[in-house]
Amino acid sequence: MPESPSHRRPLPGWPDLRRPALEVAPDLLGCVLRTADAAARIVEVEAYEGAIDPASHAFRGPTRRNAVMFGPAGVLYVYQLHGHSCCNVVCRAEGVAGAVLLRAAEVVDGLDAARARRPGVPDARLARGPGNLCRALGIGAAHNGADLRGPVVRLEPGPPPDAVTSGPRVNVASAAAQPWRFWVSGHPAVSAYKRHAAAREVP
DNA sequence: CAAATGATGACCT
DNA sequence: GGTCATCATTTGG
Repeated sequence: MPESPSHRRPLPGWPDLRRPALEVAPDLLGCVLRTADAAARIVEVEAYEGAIDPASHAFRGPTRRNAVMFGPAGVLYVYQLHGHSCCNVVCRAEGVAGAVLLRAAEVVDGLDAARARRPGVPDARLARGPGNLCRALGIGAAHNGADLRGPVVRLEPGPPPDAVTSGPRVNVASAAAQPWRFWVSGHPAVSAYKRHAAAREVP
């Protein structure tokens, strides 16, 4: 896996999460999200900005649900949707909303724990889809606002992927033109939904 | 208090 | 390809 010349990581370790979500999102691909008993390599993400993004929970200002989106970067924003949990990495400076939704990952540690939470599911699909990703890693409402430096959840740096593709976000009618979804090209754990729609390789 | 709303997923044809 | 269970949150009366 060659080093990506376009990669921008100011520090050995994390990408700089204070940047806009649109810049942070592709840098999270390849990083590993670790919970108490499992870990997964992130392979699909979506950027959500604040006031300029009609699809963002933060578009209409702070509420009780989206409060952590307005907080400091480097924490987890977890929300419930249709009876599932979805998790985001909060970015931007404190007071400015922005987050990156983690849509899919490849379980790289704690396979037994992940399988136990996703009975009957093939390994490659354990964390495919935002709700499934949270389920596989055991992430729920209690993780909302958790610091990504642990001990509850931890974001670990990982080698950047060989190639990244971008396209429109899933199930986002408004702002459908923006290619604010990023995934590891050709990875089997990427959501099936419009997998190849309007796809474009990111340099 | 009631109703509408999804950044979903499992299952069906 | 499509339908719908399901539920916290938000918004309107």
